Amino acid sequence: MSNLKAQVMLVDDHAMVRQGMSSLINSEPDLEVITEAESAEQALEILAAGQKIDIVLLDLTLKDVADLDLIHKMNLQFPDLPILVVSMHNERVYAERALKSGARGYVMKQEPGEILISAIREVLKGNIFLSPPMTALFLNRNIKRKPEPEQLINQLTRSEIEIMQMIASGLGSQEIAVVKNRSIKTIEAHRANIRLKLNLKNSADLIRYATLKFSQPEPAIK
Amino acid sequence: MSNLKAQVMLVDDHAMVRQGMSSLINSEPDLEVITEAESAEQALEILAAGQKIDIVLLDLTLKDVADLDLIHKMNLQFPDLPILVVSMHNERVYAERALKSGARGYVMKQEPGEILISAIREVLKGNIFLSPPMTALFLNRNIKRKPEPEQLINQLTRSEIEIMQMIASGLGSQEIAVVKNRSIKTIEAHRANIRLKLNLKNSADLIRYATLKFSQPEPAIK
DNA sequence: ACGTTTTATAGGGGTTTCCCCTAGATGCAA
DNA sequence: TTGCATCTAGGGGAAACCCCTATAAAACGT
Repeated sequence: MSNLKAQVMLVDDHAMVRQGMSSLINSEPDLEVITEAESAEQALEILAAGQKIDIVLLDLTLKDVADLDLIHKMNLQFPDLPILVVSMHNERVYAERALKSGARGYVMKQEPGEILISAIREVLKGNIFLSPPMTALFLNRNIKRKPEPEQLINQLTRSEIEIMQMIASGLGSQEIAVVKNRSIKTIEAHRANIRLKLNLKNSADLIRYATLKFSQPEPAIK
Repeated sequence: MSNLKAQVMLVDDHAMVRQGMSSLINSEPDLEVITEAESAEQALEILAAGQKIDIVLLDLTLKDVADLDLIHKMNLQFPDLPILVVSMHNERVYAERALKSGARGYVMKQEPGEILISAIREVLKGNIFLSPPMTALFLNRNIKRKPEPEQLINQLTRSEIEIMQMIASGLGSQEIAVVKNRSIKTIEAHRANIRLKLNLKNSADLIRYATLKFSQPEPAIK
């Protein structure tokens, strides 16, 4: 049963590269190159034809520059199909863009074969694959920064922050008034004060600000 | 010259732990524990006194629960001072929060000492330090997602998307009407249709949705 | 300890927006 | 060609917004 092996699709415009990667991949017991494409169009056609595929290995340098676009398209049309980018270009330049476009990993061609294989397995498991140094860089940028907004937010009082969080979570003034057991006039006054402090000219601005700065992804501590 | 060694400050309320970590750190040629604190207040005082410090090692479980708050405060007052959290708690629970509060790394106490040392070096270099599995988790969450929103957004027509973008950029219905040279009633009708399609129950919901999904941070790819 | 400022509370009232309804025109697809 | 979605827009009541004022409590400064 070929279904036991993960079905790999190769997209690369160099036949030799495809051949090399194929033999590398096919020598693994759990992986199998089931189809190849040498252009973006061909790749999309094959996918559209309904070919059952578990992962796409995509060379970032096809003829034109539309590679990132291809990732994007694939992702829109086949959101569950993971894409692992294999590129000869330095990851520092392209990895982030590739990931933002929807790729699930990035491997440089100069890496040894085992790296590619383990990257494939990671991505198949649902994880993102990046080289360790690249990962560090990426974490750096994604966590750092938020110096100045804090200063503005620090101008808000406890209740004001509370109200902002409630606004961010979708409550209207009336609802907040009920929850906090206060007059709606009180809530409106708070909102007015917040608008003053943060220089927001109307309620829509307020909602947008609250949404951007006070949405809480996680449940809260303790 | 002691300046050749990186100056480390230890914050932990257990003297024994401090001692153990001190000897571990001081046996490295490039690191030196220069000061210790056993409470948040003490730590802040020392920092405020102008003591020259290159990195803070912070135990996440001081007496009270205000640890994350301490990180936050330190970060506000001393933005350039990196904080490495050393905790007995499982990183899965606290690491992300610690980082979001401003820490630059997270190490569990049960890790071997070399891990701590290399974490310190990483953070001193300006990098974020996290255990590999934690890093994977984190990357996953920060990049993944956008499978379904696309499908919803694809239900919107050209004008509807245009209006969403204008809403996200802070325009009200009246303003949009003027810009697009249409009756405000037309804009309102569009908004009603969008609300229907996206299942948003009022205008605040609409604004929040537009803010989250239609704000354009980056210039575009090309 | 006392005066000052800020915050929390809330009402009045005019203006604007929201939001449900209806409805004609256009365009695309079956 | 006959729908079905889209774009256009009005009527009208309800709700929200946003300006104002006002008082008590809390926080702050000296």
